[in-house]
Amino acid sequence: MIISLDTSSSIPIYVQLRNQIVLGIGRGELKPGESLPTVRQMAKDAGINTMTVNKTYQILKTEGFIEIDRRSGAFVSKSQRMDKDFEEKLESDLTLLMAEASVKGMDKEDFLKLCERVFAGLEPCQEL
Amino acid sequence: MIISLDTSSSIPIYVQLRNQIVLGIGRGELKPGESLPTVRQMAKDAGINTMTVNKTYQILKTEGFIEIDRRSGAFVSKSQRMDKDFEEKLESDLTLLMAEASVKGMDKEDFLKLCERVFAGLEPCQEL
Amino acid sequence: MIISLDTSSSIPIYVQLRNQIVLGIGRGELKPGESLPTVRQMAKDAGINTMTVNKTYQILKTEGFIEIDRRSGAFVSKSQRMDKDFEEKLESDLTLLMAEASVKGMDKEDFLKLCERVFAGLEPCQEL
Amino acid sequence: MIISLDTSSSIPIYVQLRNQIVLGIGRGELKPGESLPTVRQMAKDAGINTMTVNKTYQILKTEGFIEIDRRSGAFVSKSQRMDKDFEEKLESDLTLLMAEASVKGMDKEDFLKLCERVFAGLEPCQEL
DNA sequence: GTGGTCTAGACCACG
DNA sequence: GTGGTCTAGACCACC
Repeated sequence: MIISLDTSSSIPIYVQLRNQIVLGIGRGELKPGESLPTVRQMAKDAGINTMTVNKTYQILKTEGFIEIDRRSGAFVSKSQRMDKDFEEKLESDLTLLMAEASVKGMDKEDFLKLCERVFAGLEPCQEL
Repeated sequence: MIISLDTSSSIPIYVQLRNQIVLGIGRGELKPGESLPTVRQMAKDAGINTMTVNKTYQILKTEGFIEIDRRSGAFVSKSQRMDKDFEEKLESDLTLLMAEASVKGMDKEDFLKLCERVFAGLEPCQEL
Repeated sequence: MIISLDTSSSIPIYVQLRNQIVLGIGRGELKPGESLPTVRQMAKDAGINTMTVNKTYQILKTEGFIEIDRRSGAFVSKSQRMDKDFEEKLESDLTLLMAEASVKGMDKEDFLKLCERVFAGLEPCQEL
Repeated sequence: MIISLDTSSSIPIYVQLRNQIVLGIGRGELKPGESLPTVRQMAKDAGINTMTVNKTYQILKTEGFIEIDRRSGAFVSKSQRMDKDFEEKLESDLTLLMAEASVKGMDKEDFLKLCERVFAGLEPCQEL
């Protein structure tokens, strides 16, 4: 998968990398059980420091998206489960997003259509 | 409207404040044309620095949510319009959110139901 | 409070530091609401790197022992609560410890006496 | 006895294995004088490297939990005795555990009750 | 081979 | 002032 980072962005690199990997999993480019590049390899590919990659991997591990095996490195978790914290985060993020959209003139129908469109962009690579 | 900030959160205070105000507008607690507290008043009420409030107001202005009149202070914009930048931000934020949800096992139906539910929580206070 | 680290130990410095701080709180040397040294100060005092201290503080924050305020730095949490994860960790650690003690010939009475003695060593500095 | 290891845990495999064996002895599943599987057999059963098992056995030997006879392999020590090092380790581990528990709101009574409960879970399999 | 830890020092974001 | 991020490069622990 292709990683594109913007080092001049105000979003920390480790967050950008985290998001890109989550998107990769969401799009099905990274399948459950599939290995991620080693910390060193990813650092080299992305042109960043190993500690930055390490931090990203630790976060993804904490969030349950990946597991890290001492022997073979990191791989996408096989069984993902939505925990309560994540559910709350999802709802509050979505609430903010919908408030912004609504203020900017989108009604419910528009928003749901947008959701459909975004989902369609995710779908072709995997079965949901 | 009530502002609740968590100074020991990792989310910067000015972002929390910005989000709370956007939510307030989205919920109809702050109506178009309605005045916001002065920078000093808001700072006093929320127990934060005036610079922080000032930063928040500038951001809200840049995003088009409020207008700032030298004489009468800040007020909620009367005509909000979705510009291209905002549309892109919305779509990319939504994509990430849906990717996370999908990886954690939510399917499209679940997500759309969640959207309906969140919208219902926003609606009673205003007409969309 | 006095921090003593053993850089030649196999226990990572950030873990040693974490343990010392938890002990300090447990002994009442650090009271709820009391400030911890800044990251830089602690690093200087302990003769270690700021990032190492930062890591320790992040862990203590995650574990709920301290809170980090953007404005004034880190301080001991005022309301500590035992969550489920911690309860499980406590029980499994204790199980291992008691198994070891039992194999080495301690019976229940001996162990409970040891507990009393250790608690007495913690107590004089605070009210439990 | 059943050994369950988590290769994606942050706890080294040799430590996990060591703990499981100590627990097995503590619970009476492994009795004094009883043989442990050979290094190769254990490695095969647990799906890990022989070097890892070997390291675990050496540690258990150093700690006095097992003895290793060149001819008959490893077996649980017949006479366990608490040496000074172990006593110190036990006390310092227990101190940390009690500090954590105390900070999280457990008082002495709660802790002693927990000890009783944990001991009861160990007891049925052996005479203490 | 893998990830984990640590350092020294720089720079940025926040309030 | 505070903490947060990032780097380059070293060394260690684990398997």
